[in-house]
Amino acid sequence: MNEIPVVMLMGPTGAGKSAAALELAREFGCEIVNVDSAQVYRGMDIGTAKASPVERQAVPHHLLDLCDPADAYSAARFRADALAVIDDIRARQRIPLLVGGTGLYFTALLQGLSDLPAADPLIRAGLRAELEAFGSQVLHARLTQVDPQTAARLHPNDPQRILRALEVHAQTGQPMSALLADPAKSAPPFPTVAWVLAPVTRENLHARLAQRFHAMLERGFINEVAGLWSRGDLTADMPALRAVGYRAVWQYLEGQTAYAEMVEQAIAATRQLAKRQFTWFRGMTEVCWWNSDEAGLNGRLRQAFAKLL
RNA sequence: GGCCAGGUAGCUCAGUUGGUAGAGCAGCGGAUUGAAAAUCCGCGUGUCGAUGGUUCGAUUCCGUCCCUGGCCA
Repeated sequence: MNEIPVVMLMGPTGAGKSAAALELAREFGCEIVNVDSAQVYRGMDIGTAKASPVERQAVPHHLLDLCDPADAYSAARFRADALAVIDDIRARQRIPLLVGGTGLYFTALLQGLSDLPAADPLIRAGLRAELEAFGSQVLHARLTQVDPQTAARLHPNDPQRILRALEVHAQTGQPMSALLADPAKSAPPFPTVAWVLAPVTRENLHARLAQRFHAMLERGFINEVAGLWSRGDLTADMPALRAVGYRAVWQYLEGQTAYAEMVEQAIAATRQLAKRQFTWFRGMTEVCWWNSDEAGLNGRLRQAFAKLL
């Protein structure tokens, strides 16, 4: 295999990754690989700012629309899917350009994941029922019995991680901490370049995020969510429907919030997402940061990209 | 113009029987291993509308003024 690099373009929502990626892809013959945990869901297009059909015709896009909103995608599935599609793209002598804002997915690809069992819907449903009945503190106390090391690391109010640790123990009979200590993680078998595209200050980004949500509303975002809502089999606690914007509109459709309140909640949730993305990317090593507000950025990105080849 | 109710954190409000104040939301920082656009943790000084007065001491009591909302003319 030759040394075709895999270029990763990461950044907070609204920083302009997609536009920059399209430009680079056209210029250098890249194929875009989605690294966004919400864009994998079918029928969630407007609210996830998914690439349009026209854009997808101009540049091949991968790992979009993989999953029905009733099902749960995962970091492990992403890693497997991404490795396969990257292999395929490189075999055709094209350059994979990974674009998105899901830090965990980038890390799963760059550092690998420990050898843990996949989620088990039955076990998970049982644990969730117990969570409803007893609360997360009780489950945390139980985790202390079977996996004190993980319990010490997790806050008693963090049900999602407590449940996962109990689930892993139920499936394997071993504490999750033991499995995580096992060095099964691995670096990817290809050269990588990681870029973060992000503004230096938050102010402009916040203004843009508000604008963008209003634009989504004008493009029929409410109808998109109403379509999912009227299916009847989807519920608010499914991972897909917890996505920024979708959750707020869902509550609005159920009559729990007024319109103006919904808009405010959706925009605030988007800002909070961007903040968490900043935190994740700041913690990554060996990434090159690009100021997304800087004039002439695209030219500089092109130059830097050309040097990689 | 008169009467009433308000003016306290970016927003909505609580409170101080007089000793300069605290919640929710927002914001900021952090964590992050098969749900991650998720889940969770931490961070609260602000001329308490303005100005006089009473007082050892006023955001709190009194006077005047300004602003907002409502009712009456």
